[in-house]
Amino acid sequence: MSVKGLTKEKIITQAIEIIENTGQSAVSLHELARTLGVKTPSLYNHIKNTKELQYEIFKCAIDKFVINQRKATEGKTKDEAVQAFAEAYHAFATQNKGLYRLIMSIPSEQDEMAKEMAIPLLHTVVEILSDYGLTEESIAHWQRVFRAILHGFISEEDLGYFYYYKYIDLAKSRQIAVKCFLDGLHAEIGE
Amino acid sequence: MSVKGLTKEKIITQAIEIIENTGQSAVSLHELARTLGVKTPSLYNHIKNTKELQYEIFKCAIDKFVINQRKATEGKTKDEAVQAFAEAYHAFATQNKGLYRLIMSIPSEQDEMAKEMAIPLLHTVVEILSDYGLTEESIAHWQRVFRAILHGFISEEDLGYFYYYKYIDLAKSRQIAVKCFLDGLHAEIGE
DNA sequence: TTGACAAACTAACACTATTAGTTTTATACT
DNA sequence: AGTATAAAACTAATAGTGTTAGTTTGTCAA
Repeated sequence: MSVKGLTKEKIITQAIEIIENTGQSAVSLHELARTLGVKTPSLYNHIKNTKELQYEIFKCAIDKFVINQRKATEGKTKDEAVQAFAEAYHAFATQNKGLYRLIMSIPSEQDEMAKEMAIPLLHTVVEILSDYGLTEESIAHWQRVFRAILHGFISEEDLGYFYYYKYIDLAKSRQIAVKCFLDGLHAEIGE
Repeated sequence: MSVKGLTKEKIITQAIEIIENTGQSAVSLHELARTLGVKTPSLYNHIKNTKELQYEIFKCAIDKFVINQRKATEGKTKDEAVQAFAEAYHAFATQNKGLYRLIMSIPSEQDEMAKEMAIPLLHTVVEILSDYGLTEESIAHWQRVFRAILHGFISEEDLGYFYYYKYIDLAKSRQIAVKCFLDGLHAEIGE
């Protein structure tokens, strides 16, 4: 009966689709198997366990994210690039909620594997900061500041912690944050 | 045999202790019951479900957090208060990892209840920004920026995303971020 | 045609939370 | 003191996770 021809790729693709649709950072193997027309344990013929599946999806998510960011900033430099990066970052996180959540839930301090995989993401930030002629150390610091702002915003927004003043424009808050960051950066390089 | 005398308070206290010890944002009812010397279903005589338990712990966590922040900033104003707030925030998050994670995982956009409970936390930030004589709208924006930075830092750090340049001092990155924020704030009020 | 391997399956286990129904224990009243 | 009642413990069971072992099925190559 097996017209199935299940593969690792099909599983990953399906998992990503479900994650995208639900906005959750994970799928249950049951749901995954069900939508693939197969019984749950059959998945184990193609994947080792949920951890491995997570890794695979994580890899795809990082890829998508990196592509998204590069596309948004290509041809741009300095402030223009930073601004475009910030906007694209927010757009990705809100339009790919499940994948973004996955990216921001997987790695943990002990997981060297995941940290390795996340490096390209980090590079996208470092790259656009390279235009400013900062020292290696300064780049390290400001890259952290930038990413903290970007993720902090998404995260707080997502958690509903920006709800209280909800009639106050969120996009403007983000712009203020990015401007604040750029001003700080300009001050660092002595404008 | 019941020398137990289990109460809701004891359950919550125990749950918090486990959360503090493990650094996880949740406890299983099994583990909770085990350490209380009772069978799992017995917990249901005192709590409705895990959701309710989460709420209760959440409430305590917010309380602890708010107390921590007030203590750190009392008697201080403006930049001094902001700086102390930032330091205390980071200290709380790293020393109470489980509780901080809980605070930053519970509320979701749809959960009005949780958002209500989190308001005191928000107030601590708004209060220290009130010293600057900003408009209501500016406070709303800058409070968001500040919290995004603070949480963004903790979160990225916790996820291991600040690992790449790990030989570069994290505390200094945080100081740069806070200074960046303060400079932005000063620019806003025309210094 | 048959032998081998991949990929599906069934059955089972361990771990979650949760509910129903039962027994125990302590308290409160006659 | 003896008994009724209610609170709080229990046991047993269910449904949902992930996972493993062992079995069947189907395909492809010798």
